[in-house]
Parts: sequence; C-alpha cells; structure tokens
Amino acid sequence: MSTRRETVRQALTGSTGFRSAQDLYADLRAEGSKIGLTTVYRALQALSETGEVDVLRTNEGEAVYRACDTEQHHHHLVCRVCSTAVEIEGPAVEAWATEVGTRYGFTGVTHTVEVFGTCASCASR
Amino acid sequence: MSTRRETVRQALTGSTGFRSAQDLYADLRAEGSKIGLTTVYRALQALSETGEVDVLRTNEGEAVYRACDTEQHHHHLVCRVCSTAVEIEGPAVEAWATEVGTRYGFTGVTHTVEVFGTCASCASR
DNA sequence: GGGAAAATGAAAACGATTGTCAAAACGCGT
DNA sequence: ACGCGTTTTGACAATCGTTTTCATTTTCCC
Ligand SMILES: [Zn+2]
Ligand SMILES: [Zn+2]
Ligand SMILES: [Zn+2]
Ligand SMILES: [Zn+2]
Repeated sequence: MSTRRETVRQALTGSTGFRSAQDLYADLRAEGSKIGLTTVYRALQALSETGEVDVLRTNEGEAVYRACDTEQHHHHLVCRVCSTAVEIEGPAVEAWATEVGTRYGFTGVTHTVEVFGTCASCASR
Repeated sequence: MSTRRETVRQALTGSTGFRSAQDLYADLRAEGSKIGLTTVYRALQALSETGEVDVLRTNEGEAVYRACDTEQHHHHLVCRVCSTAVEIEGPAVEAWATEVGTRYGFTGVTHTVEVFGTCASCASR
C-alpha cells in the first residue's frame, strides 16, 4: 500500500470513464504531483492484478483502466466519445457464454463483453 | 486486388485460428515468398476495413486477424492455447446489447463479444 | 513501348509499455 | 534521533508492434 499506488487509485476513482496510464500521468502532473510515468504504469498493473481496477484495450491497442464500484464480475457500456462508462450486467450472456463454450468442448471458459455507444450528453452536442 | 493482398488473404484462410501480422509474415517468408512486413500490415489493414477479415486484440495489445467463413455479424470462441477459433452466434446477446445501450440513453450502440477457453485437443495434452 | 498511377519493401519514425539501476523513502531495532 | 537493510521511486534506455517515408518496381492503359 504505497502512497503512490493510492494516489493513482484516487486519480482513477475521480473519473467515471476509462483512462489510460498516460492520461492519469498527465492529470497528476497537472495537479502538481511529481510522480513518474513508470510508477503510474506499475501502480495500474498492480491494481489490475488484484482486480481493484478493470482494464480493456481500445481499438488502437492502448490499455485503459477504470476503478469500478464493484469487484464482482460485470461488463461496461462505454461512450465512444468521452469514454464515460456504466457498469452493466447480463445474466443471460453469462449463461450463453459458458454454454456455447462447453458445447464445443472448450474448458475454462471465460469471456469479454463490452457495449459501446454515444452517451446522451455527448449526443446532444 | 493486388497479388500481394491475395497472398495474405490465402495465408490467413489456410489457418483456422487468429494470426498476427508478424506470424503471417514469418509463414510467408518461410515458404519462400519475398513479401515485406509492411505489405503484410497494409494488406491486413485493407482486408479488415472491407470486413473480409475479423480483427481482435490480444491481452497484450497485439492485433490478430482471421478470415471467417461468413461476413455476417458474429462472434468467436477462441482457444487460449492454440488460438483456434469457432464462429458463434448469440441472438439473445445481440438483443441484450442494444437494449441495455438504449436503456441508458446511448445511441449508435455496438458491442464486442469474445469467448475464450481451452479447446478439446489442447486440453488433452 | 512509354508514361502516369498504384503497389512494394527497406529503413526510419512512432507511441505505448517495460527494463535498468542508482537515488530516495521507509521500517525497525538500537 | 541513528543506522541499515528493504522497498519504492523515477529518469532514462530499451523493446515491440505498428505506421510513415521515400525511392524503386510493377501494373495498367494508350
Ligand atoms: Zn460521452
Ligand atoms: Zn460476463
Ligand atoms: Zn487449442
Ligand atoms: Zn454480436
């Protein structure tokens, strides 16, 4: 529980959307922190390994992170414009994924599901 | 319809799994082709733009491609070990995704869904 | 065949991420 | 407050996938 990791966690918690390591670094530096980029990467890696933050990849291959309200399994509805995200659930999807996996003889079935769109506030601009 | 693009398309079609640009480049060179890495990237980009091949990102951020049997909207069940993939459908998921999107006021709703697991042949080893 | 336009590939540039390593901060027994 | 071994930090270099640049080669059409 280093103070730096806590700093990064809070920077993430302060945002409702997914943020990249470089975004967070820029934010922290802007508000006066002397944190290094390497440390931001390390903190995000640690936080995602413990499941405290969620990670996903943009179409460009960049990793973006989010400190969600729950650590339970869930998915996201993400705004393509501002990257704001809403946590969503889909019991039917969970069941379908494991069912289709086992149907084809796959074991250890997991899945990734993300829903994208333009949020109401971004649409009205 | 350059001959190089066709070469790349066939290299992809010859595989049942998702392959990276570098994989395909290595394969093609191994079988004697004098193709350049840049051209492989360009071909894959063109093929994915027209929807002829599907793309997804590995957890490490690498783009991997697959020439699927259909160009219709579908998803994949991918082996984590050998990357072999099966094309799957889930009408319920399609409906759920658009429903949850509009429920939160999002427009232009799309989604990404991938199912992962260990295929039977990889499990028996 | 000749020349404009498209395709090609080697090498350089790029951007995100990771590795290196010495300096700084910390924990703890004294 | 003081050493001192351990952990954390951050500047910088290195890596890796991908894109850009640009000169050369191929294709296409007359
Ligand atoms: Zn938005
Ligand atoms: Zn799920
Ligand atoms: Zn397999
Ligand atoms: Zn779908």
